[in-house]
Amino acid sequence: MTEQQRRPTLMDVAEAAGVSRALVSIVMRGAPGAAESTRQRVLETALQLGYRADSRARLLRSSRTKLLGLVFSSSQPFHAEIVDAAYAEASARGYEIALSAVAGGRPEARAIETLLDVGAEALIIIAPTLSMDELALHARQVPVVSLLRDDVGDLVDSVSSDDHAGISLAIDHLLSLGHRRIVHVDGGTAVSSDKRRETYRTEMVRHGLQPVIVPGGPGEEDGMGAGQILQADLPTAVIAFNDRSALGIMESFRAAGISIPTDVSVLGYDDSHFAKLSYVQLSSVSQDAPLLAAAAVGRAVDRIEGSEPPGSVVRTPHLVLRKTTAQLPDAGLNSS
Amino acid sequence: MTEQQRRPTLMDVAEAAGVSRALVSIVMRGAPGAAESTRQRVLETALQLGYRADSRARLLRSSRTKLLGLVFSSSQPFHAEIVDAAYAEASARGYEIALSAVAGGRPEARAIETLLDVGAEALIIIAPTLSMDELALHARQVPVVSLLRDDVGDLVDSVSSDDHAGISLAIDHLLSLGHRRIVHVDGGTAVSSDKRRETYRTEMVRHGLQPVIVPGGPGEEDGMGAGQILQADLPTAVIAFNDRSALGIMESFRAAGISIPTDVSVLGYDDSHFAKLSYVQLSSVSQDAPLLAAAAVGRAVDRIEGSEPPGSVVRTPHLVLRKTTAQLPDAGLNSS
DNA sequence: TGGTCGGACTAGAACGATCTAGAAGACTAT
DNA sequence: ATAGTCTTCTAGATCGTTCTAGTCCGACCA
Repeated sequence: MTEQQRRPTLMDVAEAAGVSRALVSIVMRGAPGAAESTRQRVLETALQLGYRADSRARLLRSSRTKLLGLVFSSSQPFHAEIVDAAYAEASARGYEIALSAVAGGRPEARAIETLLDVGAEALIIIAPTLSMDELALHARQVPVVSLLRDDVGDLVDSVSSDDHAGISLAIDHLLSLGHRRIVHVDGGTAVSSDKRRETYRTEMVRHGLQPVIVPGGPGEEDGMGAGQILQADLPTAVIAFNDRSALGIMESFRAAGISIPTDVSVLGYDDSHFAKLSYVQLSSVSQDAPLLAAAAVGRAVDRIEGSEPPGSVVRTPHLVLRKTTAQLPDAGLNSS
Repeated sequence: MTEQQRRPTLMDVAEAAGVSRALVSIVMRGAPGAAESTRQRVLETALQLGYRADSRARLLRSSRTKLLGLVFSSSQPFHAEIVDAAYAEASARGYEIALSAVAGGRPEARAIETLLDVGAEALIIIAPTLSMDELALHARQVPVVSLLRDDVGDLVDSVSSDDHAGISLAIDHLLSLGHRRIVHVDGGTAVSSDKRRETYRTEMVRHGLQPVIVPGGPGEEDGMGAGQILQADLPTAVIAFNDRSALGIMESFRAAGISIPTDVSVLGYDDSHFAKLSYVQLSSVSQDAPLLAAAAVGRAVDRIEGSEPPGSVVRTPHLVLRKTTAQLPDAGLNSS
């Protein structure tokens, strides 16, 4: 049923309109060099035949593909937000986005290859896990922009959020509420976990406070585990590696009858969907995904079009205060 | 800096290896017709030059693109699971997947066009929102498979989960635990909300019970709202439209001091990531995303390769029992 | 009158692969 | 020796575009 009829080509339109292929091409891409009257006629016949340019042939000929390759991880809700924003920014800049997911059994390298195969002019990789060398290798072929990771060598662009500023913001906020026993639950092996942990450590020391780091991870379960540990010697405030971890921590506290923020303040990171839920109302450090995405796309386009050298863009995150942090009642008593 | 040198072509490899382009082509795609010794030599020089076939040219020539277009919604975590599984199944079948997201400001129609432009041989659309007519229009050009929606006319394939069976399963399970006052919190305008609601209604009646439907929606907040309403006259069991809604319901109960499953049993739908969290442990109806994805990909490939007529595949969901449903202590007393 | 200019249009060569048809050489069968 | 068959390899057409280098023709100017 419904035998797929061959889709019409430039040639078909040209014949039907009684002109040359070249002229149809000119008309279709709105280039100058066609009389208004013929232009109309050609457009009309094209519409009638349901003509639709074959992007493969088009791209093959004109070396430009106007394609931006975007590698994301299908299991990260936060990446989805970025994808969303990237689409918008790219189309505003006159580019298309080719998506490629990293999934179970589909490593980053594979995702990248696919994108290069379809002719992406630049690569945007969200939180790349490849080594600096591997990234540099690709960067020799096309501009590569690393998103959310900045230690990528100087052949690769990076757009990231200032983790140092984010953690500092969190600590300052808690300090201003009178907290002094502030603990960090880290992200284990997750990207940017190291930087957040180290910033926490140095900032605490700088303020003359004792840093305490509880091992964690990027998921709810990791937070749960850390929460158990914390209960043995409850601090007055906790800075989690991310929102999901914070959720786990809060859940473990709740199960133990510890109330938030009365007994302990909790701060998340990412300002994700969860943080905004009415029954969570988690205060969190926002990296502002749409802005990051726009910056990454902008960077990629600039690299393609201009001959700018690679560089890095760092955006400053901001605090979104909700209901999980509160003033310490008996401020300034116990310090370590 | 690192001027992008033109990427090597078949011609370059051919010259370097001292053979014809055609032979290189044969070797590169592993076709028969080359002596083992030359094959090795060609492969080696190709590797040395960093040769990589240009998919645009390749696809232009060979009418086959071996590409499956997959349209998903970037804001749906459940879709991400499907994307994951689809990749695996497609590559097992020798196909590639081209992804296109529906996002804010990027309607489904746009996503589909992009995929057709790159030459997808079939379209898999997760929970399509287009009308039957619009879908049929595309189906005239390429096979279209609708995933998670089955009222799509008979030109379009569909792969869906049997909502009727899912709800029946849920009701039967609760009945077997002695529950009789079972309420359904529906999904509002979400896809397949209607079918689940109607099945609930008829199944309840069939068992001689009074159906009670509380309006809801697909999100946590919707569940919260429904939870408030339910508290006025607490049933012994609730079947939520999906897991996120169930989460909201449970949260509202928890806030009111109602304990689960002692005071009330709650059943979710989707068996999503959330349901599995150790502090949630939600019993849920699983649609088994990987299986659905595999079926959709399989269907698409069959349509492309064979000349099978469109049809629909329906998979039966199953119950995953965790800790939110329990035996009713005083079974069989009140029945509305 | 003739030369130059510019607008509208076209023929044919790219782009980088695949595919068809056939050539060259080695081997076997008659 | 001749014909037939395999295997290995190649020349050249082809996919549907865009690009380059024209051609044609009327208008304008000295």
